[in-house]
Amino acid sequence: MPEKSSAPTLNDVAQAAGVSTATVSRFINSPEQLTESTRKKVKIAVNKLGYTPNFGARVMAAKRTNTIGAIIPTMENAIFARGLQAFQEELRQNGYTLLVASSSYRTDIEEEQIRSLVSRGADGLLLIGHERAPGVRRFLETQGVPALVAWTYDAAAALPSIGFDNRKSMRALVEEVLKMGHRRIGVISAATKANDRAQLRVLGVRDAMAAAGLDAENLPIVETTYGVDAGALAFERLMRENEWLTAIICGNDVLAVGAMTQARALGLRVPEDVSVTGFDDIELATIVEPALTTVHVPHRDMGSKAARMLIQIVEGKCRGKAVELDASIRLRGSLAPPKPPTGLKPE
Amino acid sequence: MPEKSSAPTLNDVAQAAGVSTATVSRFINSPEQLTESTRKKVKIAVNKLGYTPNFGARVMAAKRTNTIGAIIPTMENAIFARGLQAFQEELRQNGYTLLVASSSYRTDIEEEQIRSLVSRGADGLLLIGHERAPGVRRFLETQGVPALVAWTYDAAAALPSIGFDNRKSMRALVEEVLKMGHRRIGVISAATKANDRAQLRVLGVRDAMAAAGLDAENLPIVETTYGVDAGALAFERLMRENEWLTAIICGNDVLAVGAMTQARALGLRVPEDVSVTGFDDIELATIVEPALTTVHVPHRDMGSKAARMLIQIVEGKCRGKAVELDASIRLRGSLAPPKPPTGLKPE
DNA sequence: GAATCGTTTGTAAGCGCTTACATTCGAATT
DNA sequence: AATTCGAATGTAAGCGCTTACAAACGATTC
Repeated sequence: MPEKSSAPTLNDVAQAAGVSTATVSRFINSPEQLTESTRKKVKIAVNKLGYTPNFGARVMAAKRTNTIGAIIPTMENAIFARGLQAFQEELRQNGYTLLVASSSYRTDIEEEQIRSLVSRGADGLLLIGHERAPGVRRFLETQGVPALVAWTYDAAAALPSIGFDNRKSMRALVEEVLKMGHRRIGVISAATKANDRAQLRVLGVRDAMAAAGLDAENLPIVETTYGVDAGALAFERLMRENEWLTAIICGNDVLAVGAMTQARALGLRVPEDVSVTGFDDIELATIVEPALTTVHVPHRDMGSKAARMLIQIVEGKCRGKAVELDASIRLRGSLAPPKPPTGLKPE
Repeated sequence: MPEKSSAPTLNDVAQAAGVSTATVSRFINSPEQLTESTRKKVKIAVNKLGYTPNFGARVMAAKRTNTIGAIIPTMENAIFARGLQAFQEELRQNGYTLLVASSSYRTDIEEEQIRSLVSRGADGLLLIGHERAPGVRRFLETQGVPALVAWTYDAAAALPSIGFDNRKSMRALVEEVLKMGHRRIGVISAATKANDRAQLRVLGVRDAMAAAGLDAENLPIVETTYGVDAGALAFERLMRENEWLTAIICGNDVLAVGAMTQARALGLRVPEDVSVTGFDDIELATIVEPALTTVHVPHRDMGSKAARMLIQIVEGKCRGKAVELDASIRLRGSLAPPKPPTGLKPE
């Protein structure tokens, strides 16, 4: 087996420069301590050998990594990508490096990734949502690694969180829908298993219905995976299995766009024949025709705030708390009053 | 300062289980070597203490990390996200962990991230495009870390690559546009600085024009940042500064959608008044109205193939080579023949 | 010129883990 | 019961780095 000629070490540099390893280490970590002349000697040696400190050894000796880990359900979803980018930019400015892993919406993989990042020395973790494998919290505690939950707000949860109130926001949106006169409402939701955001959004719909005296129990609802196509299929099924629906509330914008596409394919006009709403307010929401009524989520703001807060926690400058960000309703073309029923008025 | 009670070590577990550290190490790495009874003892101790191996120490002692690093220009871009997700899934199946960092399209940050990932022990690296800071290649060589370039194909480049031929694909697309009868063509390109994909795509346009005997030198072209809004602004400027343009070739789908949106805002119909094309064939391309004519890129396929190839290289089973994937043209509604000029026919 | 003192540099002890090698153990065999 | 031998376990030497402490060095001062 061809041994890969091992990378230069501190020791190699020290020899080449004719100084001790301690001096080289100082050159890396606090060059101002060195004389101009030694500094130059070491610099030359470092450059000549192309030396880079071995992170593992460094961490082991020094105990801090300046690394933050983040585990998101998927990278394919524009929603997380956006906030994460902001998160990473903020971290970078503060001298931290971000390590990202994804869980594919599976709690078992998430746990695996958490362990992986922690053993890699992450000083802190960013997680999405409160629902996860049991034992994870205890693990984080014994490892002494703080974690912050984002994309959802829950003052009662064990871990600190930063985000918006999914339930309340959805309720507010549905109240707008009801105010327009809609009474027969259907829901397309993302898979609610192990996804508290999806669960909360559905609850928000029920809250609004119940408050308006409607039947929140028998809410027509289809659960599906993430994707435009999935949204389209779900829409078709929802309309086939339920008559008279005048408004479709979707768990996110992508599903909503799928629903709108399919509506058109079925010869239904949006919003004249059926209204559609989304959640997240991704860029797509304003590109489609008609533009999507949705809940606006401050992704980038959430990302950078999360970074600042997590750094504070990691550096022991504050204990985590729950921070709620506003998620406001964006009323746009995809929502309009239902047309007066031409046939039998229900009830 | 409240000392964070340090995490349990191999030694702690060994003591708790009443065995040697070597035994605990074996429990972690090759449990089949242990007696059923010792295995049980150790297991109990591990669980009780919530032990997780320290990655740094482990790497230092064992030399292999089973980690692959990837540095992409941005996470916000659906294009990379898609392929990267596939990349990571494939890695996971082969027992590798993916570490992602982003460079914000800046070569200096990319270099920093490369160093960071290498010092973290990445066994191999996935990079985007061939253009990067000088010295990086030498650095990777002295560190003995192999790298694979994706999202572009270049048999002549120093690093192995997997992707498609941006130039050839764009040329093919523009040839279709010319075949339809368009002669006055404008280009909206992503920033070409430090982005060989963008450069190559522009070259592809020029190739096609030159081959058709058109003036490739004075090609109307606007360079802009990534984003729908940016595309819209660029479209406006392009149309303002150049008359008679009948087709706008965009460097990617997002810019193309921005252009289409703006066209509509300016009262131009697509494709009747102006044709628009994109590149990448992201989901958005089929959602907009009319659907976008574009170049289809096999993102997921590229991602998983890249993973397999990089693993091969890392494990010494093959030397890297350049692999070209097909990127095919998707003709859709946004491209149509130009309407016969009502005014003066140029020339 | 000797004593003093702040600076720069060197020495060496770990950090938590893997693993070559040594040791011990427990059948199986004689 | 003595011998043998493979399997299970223990011992201890690093891996590359940081850092407390010691040593050496100049520059001042007396």
